[in-house]
Amino acid sequence: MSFYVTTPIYYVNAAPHLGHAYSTIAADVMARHMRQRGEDVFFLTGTDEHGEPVALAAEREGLTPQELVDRNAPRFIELGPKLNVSNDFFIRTSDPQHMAKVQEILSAIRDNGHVYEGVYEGWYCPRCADFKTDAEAGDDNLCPIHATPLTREKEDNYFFALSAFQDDLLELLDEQPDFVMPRHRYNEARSFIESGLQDVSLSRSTFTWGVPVPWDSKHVFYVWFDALLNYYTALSYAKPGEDLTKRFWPARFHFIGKDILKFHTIFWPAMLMAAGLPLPEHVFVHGFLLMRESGTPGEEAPELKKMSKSLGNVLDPFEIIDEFGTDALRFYCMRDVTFGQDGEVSTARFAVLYESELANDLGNLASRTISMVHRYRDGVVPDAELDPALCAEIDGANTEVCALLDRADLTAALEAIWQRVRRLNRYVEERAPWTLAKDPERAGELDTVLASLAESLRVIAVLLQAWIPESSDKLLRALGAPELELEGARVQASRLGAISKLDQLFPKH
RNA sequence: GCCGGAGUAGCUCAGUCGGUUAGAGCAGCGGAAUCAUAAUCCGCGUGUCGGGGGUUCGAGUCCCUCCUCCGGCACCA
Repeated sequence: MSFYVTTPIYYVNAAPHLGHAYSTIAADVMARHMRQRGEDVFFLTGTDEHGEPVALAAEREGLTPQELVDRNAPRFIELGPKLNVSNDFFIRTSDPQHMAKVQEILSAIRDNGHVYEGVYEGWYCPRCADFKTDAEAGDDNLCPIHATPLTREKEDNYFFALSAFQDDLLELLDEQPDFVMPRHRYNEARSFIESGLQDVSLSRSTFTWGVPVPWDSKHVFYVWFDALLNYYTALSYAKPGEDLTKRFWPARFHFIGKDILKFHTIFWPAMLMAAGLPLPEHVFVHGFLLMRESGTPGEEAPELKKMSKSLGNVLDPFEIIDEFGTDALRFYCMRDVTFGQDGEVSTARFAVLYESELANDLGNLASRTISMVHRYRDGVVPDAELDPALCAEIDGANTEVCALLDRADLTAALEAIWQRVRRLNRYVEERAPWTLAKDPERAGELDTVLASLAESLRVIAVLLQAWIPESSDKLLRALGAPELELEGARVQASRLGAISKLDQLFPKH
């Protein structure tokens, strides 16, 4: 089966931060896991490069928009290797192939009768050179930024007849209740549609940095229509000489943040319907990582805020990676915040989880297991009967993880694995190999305990590969069993032999 | 204002169709063990399950009501 997963494409104006890393890590966990299952996986991420904000920023810096995006895009491209993500392609919406495809599809949407010429009218701030929403304008019609009076302005636009898709979209949600996940986001999308859809502007004519409207050179497409199509266009040129569209479209999962729900759960399926293209299976809306503002001593209750560079309260993903490694960041993001909900993150919580779970639970489990095999059996895992009770408990993890990841429950799946990590530490205490080692008559028991532990550890490492690939690989190499297929992630599926020593997986700081 | 979600142990949360003494992790206290990154394991909870009312043999779980917090209610990408 093919499995196509995407991250949002990141607006190239901003610097990469933890929020970008979070979406990308989550999608990578899914992609890696599905590859382990033997699925035909395609994993896409990229940058959104058009629109007025880029044009204005470029002007301020005395650059062309293309120069600006060419300067900024590498920051996001470099994020991939830093996070050890396995994306198959990186799309930039300024790619000429993307732009041509956008023109092709939006022309088809027009040919299908879903585009018309109209006038957009709204409150306009001459100093912002931009329209304001009614909510922003408020009762007194003042610019929220400049506090100066707004004027009523009109602009010629092409419109997308979104309102015509209201019933179709409701039907989609009826028939595919997991089109939008998790449930509370589904409700949000649904109530938005039920409140009544309006047609939306499809083009802009007040600036030129965008995909030109092929039938009217004075216009460029509104950046969202250009951006959303990346998920579809990328497949047509990601692999030189081959069109992957048939093989991978429709996407299985779009992972997005809750801030862009409306575009992905309403505009996007409506566009695809208008173009006559199949719809993605799931849009999974994840939450935000929140940070408590520091530096306010005293009793004053700290406030939770969405992380943002401008607030100066960033848990810097790059600092974490430099100090603790990529896996530590990946693990923390998936472990401390339930995927699909908002959650608080902090450097203090990171330190707690790094030490208690990565170093103490897993790192030490690997260390004590491998060390005992060396100490008691000269580094060779005994070819012995495995403990059937333990095997049953460890084996359960595989199917559990698969079922949970089918619905993108990345946090629960990781928890299911961690229960087994804890179980193995308990097993060591229950069987006390150091006691068995003192009694030659119990050598067979010791063989069973050591073999069961080593094999279980291997299974855990295979399962964990999606979350912490680097550490998993190290561990599997030490065990002399580098295979990653989930098929083999069952105890007794392999017989381990000689194993090597292992450096500390998660050194303490 | 309208719609939706949430309120369970000091902290973060799990509790499936209503059904035995309401659970986990972390933190805290006490203990055991020594294979291991002084890492692990065991034991210890008088929790008004936000308040009140109702349905039921039985409610954290269903209904009503009130309180508190959060999110959405469209052209900012």
